Amino acid sequence: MKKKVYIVDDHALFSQSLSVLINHFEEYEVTFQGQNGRDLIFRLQDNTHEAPDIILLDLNMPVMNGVETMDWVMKNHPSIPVLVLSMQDDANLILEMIKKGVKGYLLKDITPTLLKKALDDTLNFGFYHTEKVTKALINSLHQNKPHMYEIKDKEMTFLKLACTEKTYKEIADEMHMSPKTIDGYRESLFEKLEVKSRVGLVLYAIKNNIYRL
Amino acid sequence: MKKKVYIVDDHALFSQSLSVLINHFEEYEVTFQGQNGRDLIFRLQDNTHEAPDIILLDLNMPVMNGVETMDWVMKNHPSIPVLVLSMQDDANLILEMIKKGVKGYLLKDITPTLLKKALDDTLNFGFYHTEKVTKALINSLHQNKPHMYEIKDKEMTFLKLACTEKTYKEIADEMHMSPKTIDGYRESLFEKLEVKSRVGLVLYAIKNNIYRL
DNA sequence: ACAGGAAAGGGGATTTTTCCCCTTTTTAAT
DNA sequence: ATTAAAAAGGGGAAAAATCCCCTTTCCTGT
Repeated sequence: MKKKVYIVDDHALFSQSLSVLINHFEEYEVTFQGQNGRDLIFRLQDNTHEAPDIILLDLNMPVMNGVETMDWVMKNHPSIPVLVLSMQDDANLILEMIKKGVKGYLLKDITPTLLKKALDDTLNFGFYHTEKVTKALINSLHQNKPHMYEIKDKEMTFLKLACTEKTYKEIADEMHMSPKTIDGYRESLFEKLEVKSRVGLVLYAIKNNIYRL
Repeated sequence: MKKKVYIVDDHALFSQSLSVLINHFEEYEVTFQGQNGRDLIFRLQDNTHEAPDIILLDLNMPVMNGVETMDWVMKNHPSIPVLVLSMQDDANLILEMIKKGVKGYLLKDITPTLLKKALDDTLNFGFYHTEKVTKALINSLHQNKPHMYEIKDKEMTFLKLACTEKTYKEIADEMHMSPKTIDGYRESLFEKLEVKSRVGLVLYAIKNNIYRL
């Protein structure tokens, strides 16, 4: 019996190509391709379909992104292993996803051979991590950065608006708050995200897919 | 005789998957995969290899990006048709690439069937354009925006530095110029790019791959 | 009911950004 | 060589962003 793989990625050409590739692996077959987290949820909730043995999840999706999707999967189908397949090579993001319980974090520039190994290892041993990821993990422990920050809802709203050409005053109006409060969110985010200018906020937001171009 | 396809994309998993997919099309075979423009140039310059019938080119590559690569191909191998395969759905970028002579601009969310049609059409009729692209073209003619002034070298350097947390004063130091000159570049770019704040510059630079995260 | 903490908001100063209008220097074409 | 345009640089001011320290308001747990 072949192992069933679900692919969730908004780039149809990629996921279809990847399907073909994976179907060439003797032991695997792709039984579902979704464009975003919502597609995956509908599929998993519809139990006329057999659950997959593993999920390959992209992070950067327009509708329901990988982070949110992962939360849902862990809550509702914690036994299905998830491998992230992303273009973003960001240590913090990797750590965040691993904390959320993904079984591996693969960059889209890996070779098919490694992808195969990642699938095999995940099913056999429960996880697959590249050296890079391992290194990132060790690093994070080393520099015991307690950067256990949490971006609040309002701060998140502000952060998104900061990625526009609006002035803080205009943002304050839009959020129906005092410019001083907005300034507080800014200050707070500067500290949490370790940046020192609005440009830093924008870069953070884009890198972490909080603001989509 | 199968048509030879070259794929240039920095995401190995994508290009390898895509290869497998394309090799499934009866009339095509992928005879080369490069990670960036430089790889492609080396390959094309080495004439022990037969030239391809068509090139699939990604835009967003770290080493030598699609825009530069396209310039080189048009200059040195103008007869080889190039199809852009990008994730960036940006009207101005599409126009720029078409001006440079690409035979089609495909988004990575197309279906394999459409990709096949794009390859066929390009070889048979010389080009393949989706409705979206056609519409963008017509639009651009319609609103005869004389917009596309060119960004000068110094301005480009400044633009990249503006995407950091440096102040303009610091940027001036780094570029060994007066802050007033830097201010001139800023002003000039604001007008050319139709933005009105530094955030606008950053967004433009990222959207157009001038600054890479 | 109330203490403690977080969220909201303020005062005020400094720095940076943005804008407008102007002069000098460099470059390129005739 | 002459000249016109482009590039570099300047003065000065208003607007926006940044910073620091403080008060009020709103929750929340006991």
